[in-house]
Amino acid sequence: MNEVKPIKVVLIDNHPLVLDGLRAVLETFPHIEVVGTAGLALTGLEVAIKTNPAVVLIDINMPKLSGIEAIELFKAKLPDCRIVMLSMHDSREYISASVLHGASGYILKDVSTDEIVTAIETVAAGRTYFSSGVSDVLLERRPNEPANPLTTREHDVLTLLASGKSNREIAQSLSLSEATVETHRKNIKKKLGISTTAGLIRYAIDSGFSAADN
Amino acid sequence: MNEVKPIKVVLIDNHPLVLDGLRAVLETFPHIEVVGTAGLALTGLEVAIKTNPAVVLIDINMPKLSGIEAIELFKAKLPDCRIVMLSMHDSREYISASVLHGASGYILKDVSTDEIVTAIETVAAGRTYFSSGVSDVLLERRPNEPANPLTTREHDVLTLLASGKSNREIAQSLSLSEATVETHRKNIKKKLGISTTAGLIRYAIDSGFSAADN
DNA sequence: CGGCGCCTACCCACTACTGGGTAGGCGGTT
DNA sequence: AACCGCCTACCCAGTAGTGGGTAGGCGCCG
Repeated sequence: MNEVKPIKVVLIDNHPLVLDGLRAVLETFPHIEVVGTAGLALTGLEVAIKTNPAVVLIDINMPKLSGIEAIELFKAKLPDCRIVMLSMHDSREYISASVLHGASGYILKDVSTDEIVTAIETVAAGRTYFSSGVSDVLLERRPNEPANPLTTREHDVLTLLASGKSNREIAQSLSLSEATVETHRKNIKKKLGISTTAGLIRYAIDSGFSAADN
Repeated sequence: MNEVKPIKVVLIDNHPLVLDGLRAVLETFPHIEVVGTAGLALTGLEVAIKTNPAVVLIDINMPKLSGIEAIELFKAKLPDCRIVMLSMHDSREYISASVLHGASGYILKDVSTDEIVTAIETVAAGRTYFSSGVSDVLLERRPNEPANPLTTREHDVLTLLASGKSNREIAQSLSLSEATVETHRKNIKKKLGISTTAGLIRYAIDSGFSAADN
C-alpha cells in the first residue's frame, strides 16, 4: 500500500552510531525514505520543518531537551507529523507521559529492526504502535491516572540527586534549605512510587535526566 | 593496504538496533567484512571461534557477562583476535581495566561511524585505538596505579545496589549479614573514591553493571 | 609455614535519610 | 475572592547509612 510514495522519516538520536545505523537499515526498505537526521531535538525540529516528514523517530534520552518536552514542540510546529519514541529502557512513567503528550508510538531500543519498520508503517497509516513490553505498562495504568511528570523544581532536585549529590549539596546548589530539598524528594518518591534513593537514580538515568557525564 | 583481504569483524551488542545498524554501515566499506554478530558475549565467543575474526567489537554494557570478563574469555580462546570495547559512557575505571585485560581499543558510542572504521583499521594493523575522551582518562592515570576493579563479591553487592536495593535487601539476596554488605559497600567506596550512594549507582550503571531492566 | 587478599561479621558514634505531619506565600484560574 | 498547585520550610520520631575500627576463617603463593 505504501510502495508508490515512500514514507518520509526523520531520525533524532544523540548517538551517531544509532543514527547512521538506523538510516542504513531503513534505506534498504524502498517504501521508507530517511529525509533527515539530527543529534539534538532542536536541530531535529528544524530538519523536520524543512522536510515535512510523515514520521519522526526520536530518542527519549536526549541531553538538552527531554523527550517529553520535544514531543510538545513537534506537535506544536508539525501537528500532522506522527512521533515515535525510542527508549533504551522501559521507564514506566514516561511511556504514559509520551502517549498523553501525543506520541503515536513507543519502542524499546532492544527491539529488532524489523519491528522498527513495522512501527513506522503502522503510525504512518494513522494507527499507534507500542513494542511488547510497552503495552503491558500502558494496560497497568488507568487513563484517568494523571501520570504527572515532575514539576520544574522536582526535576532539578532529581537531576542533581542522580548526579551523585546528597540532600545537603543539592540544597547548596539550588540555594534552598535542606528541608525543602527533602520535601521535594519526598514528593518525587510519592509521585513515582519509588521508595529507595537507588531507585530514584535509576529512574532519573533511564528517563534522560542527568547529563550522564558529570 | 587492506584492500586485498577484507578485515574480518565480529560484532557483539545486546541491542539489535545497534547491531544491525553497525553491520549495515560497516558493510558499505569493501575492506571490512562482518562475519558474524551476537547479542550475548558467550554466543559472540562461539561465533568468533567459528569465524576467526581479526577484530571483535564488543559492548561493555552486557547483561550476563561484564565486558571485562568477556575480554578475558576472548583472549583465552582467541589470543590473536584484537578486541575493541564499545561503551555508552566514559566510565573511568573500566577504560583502564579494559586495557589492562588486553583490549586493543576503546571507543565511546557517541562517536561517528567513520571513527569506528578507523578504530577497526588501526587495531587490525596491530596498533591501539582510543577515542578522544578515552585517551584523556588514560593519561590521567599512572600505569603503576592498579586500577583495581572490584572483587566478585563487591561486584555482586554493587549490582544489587544499583538495581535499587537497600543494604538489608542485598543481605537477604546474597544470604549475608547486613554488616557484611556494609563492609563491602565501604570497601567499594574506598576503592572507587566515591562517597555517596548516588555516585555508586551512577558508576554501576555507567560501567555496565546492573541488568538495566529489573 | 607465613603472608596476603578476600569474605565474613561485628562494635561504636555519628550523620543522613524517611515518612508522617503542618504551613505560609505566590501566581494563575474560576 | 476562593481555590489550587507549586515552592518554600520546618517538626518529629524512627530507620538506614557512614566511617572508623577489629577479627576469624579460607585459599593461594612463595
